[in-house]
Amino acid sequence: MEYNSGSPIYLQVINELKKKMVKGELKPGEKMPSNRELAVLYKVNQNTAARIYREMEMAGYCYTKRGIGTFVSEEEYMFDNVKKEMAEELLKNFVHEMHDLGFQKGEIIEQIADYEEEQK
Amino acid sequence: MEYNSGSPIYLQVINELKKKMVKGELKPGEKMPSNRELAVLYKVNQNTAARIYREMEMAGYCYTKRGIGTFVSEEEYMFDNVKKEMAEELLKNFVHEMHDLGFQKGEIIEQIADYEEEQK
Amino acid sequence: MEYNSGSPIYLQVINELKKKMVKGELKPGEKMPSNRELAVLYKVNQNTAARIYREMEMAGYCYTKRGIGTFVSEEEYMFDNVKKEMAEELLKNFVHEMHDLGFQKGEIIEQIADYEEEQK
Amino acid sequence: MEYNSGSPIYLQVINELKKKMVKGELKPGEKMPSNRELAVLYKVNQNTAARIYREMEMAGYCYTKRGIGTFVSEEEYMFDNVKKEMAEELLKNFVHEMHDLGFQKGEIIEQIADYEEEQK
DNA sequence: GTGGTCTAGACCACA
DNA sequence: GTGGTCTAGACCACT
Repeated sequence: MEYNSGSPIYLQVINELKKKMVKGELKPGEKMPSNRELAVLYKVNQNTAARIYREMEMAGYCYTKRGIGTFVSEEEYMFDNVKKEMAEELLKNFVHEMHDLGFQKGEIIEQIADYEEEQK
Repeated sequence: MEYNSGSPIYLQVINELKKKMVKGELKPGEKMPSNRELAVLYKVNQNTAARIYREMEMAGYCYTKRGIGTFVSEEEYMFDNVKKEMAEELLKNFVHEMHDLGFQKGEIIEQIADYEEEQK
Repeated sequence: MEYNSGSPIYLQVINELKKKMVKGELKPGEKMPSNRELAVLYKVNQNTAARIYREMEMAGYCYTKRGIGTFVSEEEYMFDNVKKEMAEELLKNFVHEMHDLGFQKGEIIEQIADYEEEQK
Repeated sequence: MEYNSGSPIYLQVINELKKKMVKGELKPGEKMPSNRELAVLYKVNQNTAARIYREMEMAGYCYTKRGIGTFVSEEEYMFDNVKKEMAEELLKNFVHEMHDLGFQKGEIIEQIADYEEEQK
């Protein structure tokens, strides 16, 4: 993983983890990597790893059992919401930037349809 | 303007200027801001401003008359190409990230259609 | 090295480096001096050294591995072309200046033959 | 005229004037431009113009009649020598740089013959 | 005023 | 250690 985006690394890692939850690579109730493992996996300082879990726990994405580990939240409905939120975020930015380039609303759908077509 | 992304400032400004050209806010043959003005406009050092124009000139987006100023390229066809390229770039990233979130091809178009609908 | 000519230092150094490539003193794939070394070697600022390599890379004379170094391009055929181009440039200027002095085409060859003879 | 070469402007102008003498554009005994005229012609300060004639006179290329003007030297043989000297200077530099590029003695004549051929 | 070059010194990410 | 970027401040030539 590369940390380009200028936003703090811990936010970038949180985003990656959220994606994994959304995609089901991290399933509800599943044990997440330990602080130390996370630090190694993402080439991050342990303090940063700790902060990542702290923030995610506060947001409800996971919970911690002291001495045992950190686990993916079992509130399944949450991940659907997260997926929607993240998708909307992407979508909003994308549409905004396309408008910024001078594309009208209809054109954007055309473009994307064309692109999907090409990929087939 | 804010400089969030990890890419170098000079590239971000180049991108902004390219957008302006694509959108017709900077018209072919038109005088662009002087180095010093650009530096102020984008809160950038004069050297960075100079580099921006130097790189854009090398890429064919503008040309320079010493002692006079920097001017938008008069090769009009170029800007259509640029618009297409920039749109494809945005599109590619967007689709990739949506796939990364677990959305299938068809779903993406639905989402975007829904979003456009909401905006009306 | 002295910087007499009116052309910018970075161009003069680029020319020197191109000569070294053409003459085989810098071989394809070989590591070139680091930015900092180049700066010392040619008594130039590090920024200027960086610019030299940046421009040479854009022209295809070398390539860069971040954190590792700058290397002579491995496109061997290129250096033959460069040699020809540089020779033609010298030749064109020389002939032009000799004509300017009033020498006719044939005379120039005589002169140069005489000179070569002297040197033996 | 452009003053690129980094050498002092007065030397560059002297060189131009010597060329004109060698080519017969300034003939022995002919009146040369006044200081003021020279200053205008070569976009040079009058002091510089004065220095140019002073140095040329010291070298024997011209002589001054007070109150009348500056005249091209009448020693005709001199210009043949000058022509030879300037040609040798050009030639020496040219051959040196070609050697520097890796060309052997014989090759240089070939090259120049080829070039003259092309021009026909 | 314009663009172009150069230096000095700093900080970053990569390895 | 490497290359890459950025700033600050200076000087030049051209107009």
